[in-house]
Amino acid sequence: MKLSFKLLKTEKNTQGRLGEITTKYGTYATPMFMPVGTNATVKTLSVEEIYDLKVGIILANTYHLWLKPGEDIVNEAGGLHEFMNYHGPILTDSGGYQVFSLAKPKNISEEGVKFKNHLNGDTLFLTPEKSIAIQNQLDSDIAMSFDECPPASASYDYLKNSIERTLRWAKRGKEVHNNPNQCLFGIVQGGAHEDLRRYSAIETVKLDFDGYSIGGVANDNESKEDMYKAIDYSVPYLPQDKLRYLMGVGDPIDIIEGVIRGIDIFDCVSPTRLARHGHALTKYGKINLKNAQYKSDFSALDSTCDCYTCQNYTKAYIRHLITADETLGQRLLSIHNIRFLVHLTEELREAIKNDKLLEYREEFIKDYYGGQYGSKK
RNA sequence: GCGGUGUUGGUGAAGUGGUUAACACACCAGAUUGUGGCUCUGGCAUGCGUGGGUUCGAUCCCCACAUACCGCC
Repeated sequence: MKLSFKLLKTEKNTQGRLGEITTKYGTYATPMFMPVGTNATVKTLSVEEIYDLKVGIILANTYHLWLKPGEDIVNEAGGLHEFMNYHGPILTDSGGYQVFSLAKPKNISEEGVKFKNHLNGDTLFLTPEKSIAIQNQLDSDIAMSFDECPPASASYDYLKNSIERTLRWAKRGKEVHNNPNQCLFGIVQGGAHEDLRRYSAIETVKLDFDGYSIGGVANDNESKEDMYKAIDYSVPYLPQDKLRYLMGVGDPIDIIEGVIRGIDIFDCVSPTRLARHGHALTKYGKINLKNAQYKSDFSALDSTCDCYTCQNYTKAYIRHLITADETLGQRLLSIHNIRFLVHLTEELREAIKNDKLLEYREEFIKDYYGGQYGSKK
């Protein structure tokens, strides 16, 4: 059974949307935050812990699973869900971002991208057809088109050529996609340029995908202003009845701004990566547990949080675990940080129901930034 | 008791008669947005065992003391 989306309501004062995703595993509400599980694992967490966080879709990565263990192994296991024992919806990223982020000498041609395997230096060649074929094998619920993800600093001319090529790649990928239980999403690019985003959105929608995402944001120090522009310039051309996915975004304020602009789903490595580096997201801002001030702070990370970590452990203990490089610390913080973002989307859904999104944003900023928001990009 | 050697930041240590005492670890503080569990960026001895002396100038040379280790009686 293929995943489907239903739009339930649009907020009165903004473009905030309340929706519902139906899958064979159950029904999930949007807006939604999706944690990232690159190697078929949300780093440090068991699937039981993931269920407890009340997340819906989780991400896995085509590029990484292609290299290790290989899509044939995953397929032999019965697909990604069986392989990792996660009985919930899974979205696979196409590998386009990895080409941008970790492939050193990259060589982008019409055919595809040639680059070095980050694990052993082998020369690899990834094409739209290959990416889709791997995702078909992985049997995720949502596959992503193979796109080029240019840096925010790319020139107008470069982006113009790039979005044309990404469109041709999207078409090629769609032509070979052949998993009837899997959705395929298109990706809008175009930096912070209004005409490029419009063109990319309109042309991508013409190809008729199951959902659409906005890519190329939050890369290499792009300003928040440019990110919001990229959304604003893309969303008007996307169909109302299809899911809208803002790729890679997970800063709490960006999720709120995205929802206000009509985005349904988000993903980000930040809750788990921040956890591994000793940071916790809280109602009153991001804190660094490595700071000496938490040495004998025996309170919970966030007194308003309902997660397992906050119900059972103190800042001082978690600080000790992180300082001693114990994996339990990373795990407890991952649990908390993901729950924080999932809880944020729960509150956003409630705010949309009550047509109070803008008020919610003001209150959130007041607590999270302590009135300091706006002083930095 | 005699002789030898050493004493530099939280730690291990480099170093030189002349501007801000190398480096590493630890510590302190930042960064991290479709995840290389990688990593990056700052800060951190107003001080070179103590007290004298020589010198324009001493962490570096001289003397005494303290202290540590080694050897001998």
